[in-house]
Amino acid sequence: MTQLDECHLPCDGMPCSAGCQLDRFCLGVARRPAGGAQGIHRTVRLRKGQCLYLLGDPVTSLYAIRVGTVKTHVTTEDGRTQVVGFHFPGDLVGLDSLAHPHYASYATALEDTKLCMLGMDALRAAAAGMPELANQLFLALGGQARRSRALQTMLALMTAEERLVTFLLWMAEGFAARGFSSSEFVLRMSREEIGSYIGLTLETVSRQFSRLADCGLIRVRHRTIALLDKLALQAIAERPMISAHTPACDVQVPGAARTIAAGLHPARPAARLYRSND
Amino acid sequence: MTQLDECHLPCDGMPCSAGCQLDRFCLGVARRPAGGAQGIHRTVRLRKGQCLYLLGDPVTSLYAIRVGTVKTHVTTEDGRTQVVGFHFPGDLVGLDSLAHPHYASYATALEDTKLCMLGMDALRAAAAGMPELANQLFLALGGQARRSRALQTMLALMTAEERLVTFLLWMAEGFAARGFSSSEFVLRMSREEIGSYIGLTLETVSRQFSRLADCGLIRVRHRTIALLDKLALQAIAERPMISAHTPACDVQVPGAARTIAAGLHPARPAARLYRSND
DNA sequence: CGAAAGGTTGACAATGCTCAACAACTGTGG
DNA sequence: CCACAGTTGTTGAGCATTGTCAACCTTTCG
Repeated sequence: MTQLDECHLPCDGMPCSAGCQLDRFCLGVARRPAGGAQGIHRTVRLRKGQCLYLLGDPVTSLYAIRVGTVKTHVTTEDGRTQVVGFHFPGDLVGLDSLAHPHYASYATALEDTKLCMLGMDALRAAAAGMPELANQLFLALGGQARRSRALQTMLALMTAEERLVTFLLWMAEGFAARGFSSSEFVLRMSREEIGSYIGLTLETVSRQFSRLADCGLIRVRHRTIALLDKLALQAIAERPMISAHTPACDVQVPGAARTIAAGLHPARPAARLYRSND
Repeated sequence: MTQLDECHLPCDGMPCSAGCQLDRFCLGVARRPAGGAQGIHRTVRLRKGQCLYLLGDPVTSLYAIRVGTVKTHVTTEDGRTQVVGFHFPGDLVGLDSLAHPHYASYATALEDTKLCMLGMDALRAAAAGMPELANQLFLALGGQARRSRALQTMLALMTAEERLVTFLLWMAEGFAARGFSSSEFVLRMSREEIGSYIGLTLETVSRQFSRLADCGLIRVRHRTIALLDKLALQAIAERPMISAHTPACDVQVPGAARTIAAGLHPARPAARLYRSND
């Protein structure tokens, strides 16, 4: 883990009230009309592979991503790691540690990344006086809870194919919510990181990519993915899925048609959910 | 699902300020010195199998369990269900829906259960004026986030044996935190529900129970479980586990010795975490 | 250009699922 | 109090999805 050496880079010290476009959170802290809110948050820049914070660090601040991608992950003593979250522009990083003294994960930049650092003390103080901000934080926490639950359901129920398709649709949703194409995008994470996130090995991820491409459902070139038949993909993903996945950006994606595209799955086990009294 | 017919039982309408022992939450709402906080929360009684709320219901209140056990679960249109959480006395139910208009899951009593109903409106109002209460809610949400992450890690990484052992240790932790024996306890949920929660079929759960019993690590009689060799069990559970699991009751369990009891696992795959640069 | 990292594919093994039968327990009614 | 039905739990046999190991290919970057 050479990247650990480069962690905790100093931010550049520049208050970003002017340039920051994170409406929701700057709203409360930076755009506060008058005086005291100065220096509450600054811009932090990370280069690919650098860490934002380490597991166990005292929780000093929350970070809002302006540009770039961040993964949060945990590690065993023997150096193995598991990705527990991917975070994109507009997302808050460190949310799960809000109420705790120490960060519960590592946060590492997957590409060059710019973030707003929101000091916890200032944030807490601001939130105390501003129910609106507190509410935003609750919303963000609630959103994360839902995503976490969706992942829990996915890991418990879905096959490799369903997991990867669901993952791709989540990515597409996220890109759409941020104004990018949802049918063609570049993943910032490796196969290994995807697999770690959705509970598969990198080989299985690679194989599923190939299989979906063979079926004509997606096109894969390196990390550039094109979703060619989104309806069919949704049909695959939605079979075992239940509760709606709320996109990271709190943008409600209009529910697409739920076409049932059966017969696409070369080999798939029966559903693993259990039947209640029926 | 006959139980659905019986859902939404009326609470008995009795304010529980006097008898309620949920220090942490009643603290903010009920024990408020003077006037206006009347009727903010009432006692609700559920009989085994009854629902507290349904997925999609408008979020009207939060519930704190006084006695009994509750599961939260989600369901597909075709009647299959997945358990997403078990909740014990002192836990808050409905937390994940705090910031949302509709409940994200069903909540069903696993046994006769008594709860405090905390109206959302009142709660919100109270929290606005009382940073202490808001902080408690953040803590509870944060705690849930951590448990959810622990589950995520478990589902992504662990074998059947490791999952069941981890589950049992979580249960033991919970019982210990509530002042009960952590080495012998009665599970309130079926094998099917356990399996649904930890991502296994009921048969696999049953087999793992038998296997652990054969190894002399636990004793199983129906739903009564005795943990006979907790150190060995912890050794099994902690191998792939990383971040500490925070018990539901916010009680820090003293870290037990990390004995490595190898050679106990008849058949077990190599670790599924990926190795970073080592 | 060459090395290192990342990605693909194949062969094989095994964990855990499916199907199935049976056993134990619970509770209800005669 | 017993019997019976229904629910819950146990165990077995077979199979397949997915992990492991391994070789090879591709891309990136110094």
